Amino acid sequence: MDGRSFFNRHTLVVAQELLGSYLHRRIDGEEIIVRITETECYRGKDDQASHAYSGVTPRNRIMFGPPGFVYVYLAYGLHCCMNITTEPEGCPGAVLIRAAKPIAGRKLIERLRVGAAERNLLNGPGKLTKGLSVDLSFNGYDLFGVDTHPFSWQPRDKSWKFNVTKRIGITKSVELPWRFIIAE
DNA sequence: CTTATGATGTACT
DNA sequence: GTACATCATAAGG
Repeated sequence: MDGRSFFNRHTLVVAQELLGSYLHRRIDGEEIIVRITETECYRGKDDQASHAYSGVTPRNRIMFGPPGFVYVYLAYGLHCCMNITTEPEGCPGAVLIRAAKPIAGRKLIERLRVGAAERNLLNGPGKLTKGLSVDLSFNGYDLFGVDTHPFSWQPRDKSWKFNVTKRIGITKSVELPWRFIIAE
């Protein structure tokens, strides 16, 4: 299966299989590699917590586009959060990347996360974008497009045991068990 | 460890 | 005007 096909599936499946996969980020010749450890699924009309619940808007349009694109938004006026789109074009869906583990480029991550303790480097959606230097300019970026130099994705090499919980920080559709975390 | 709270920008109603 | 898909702090146990 190629990368695009991986994301061109039901968002719940993608969110689970994203656990253990890798994000590569290259900045000025330095490379960061992280392993995704926590994700959340966001969909459309069946998900009141989703930005896409009420249809297309200027902010959420990437969620309605083709799979394998980066959707970044500003949360609480302070923090960027990063998603990867799923499902065929026209069908909204995205997986929020909530946390990851540094695999390579730890020095650079630490420089981007001055003052953060080791275990707090990438353990939240806002911290993750800060540690990977991902901001709103990445909104709409194609992970499988012509330019994969600054950012790319690599599938996991094995499956991981994971826990399922309710999603964090939302006030609607709170009962849906759509958060997935690699078990220690 | 826990809970509480202020900071902050913008999309949307 | 309101509501946030959050984080870093501070204070209490």
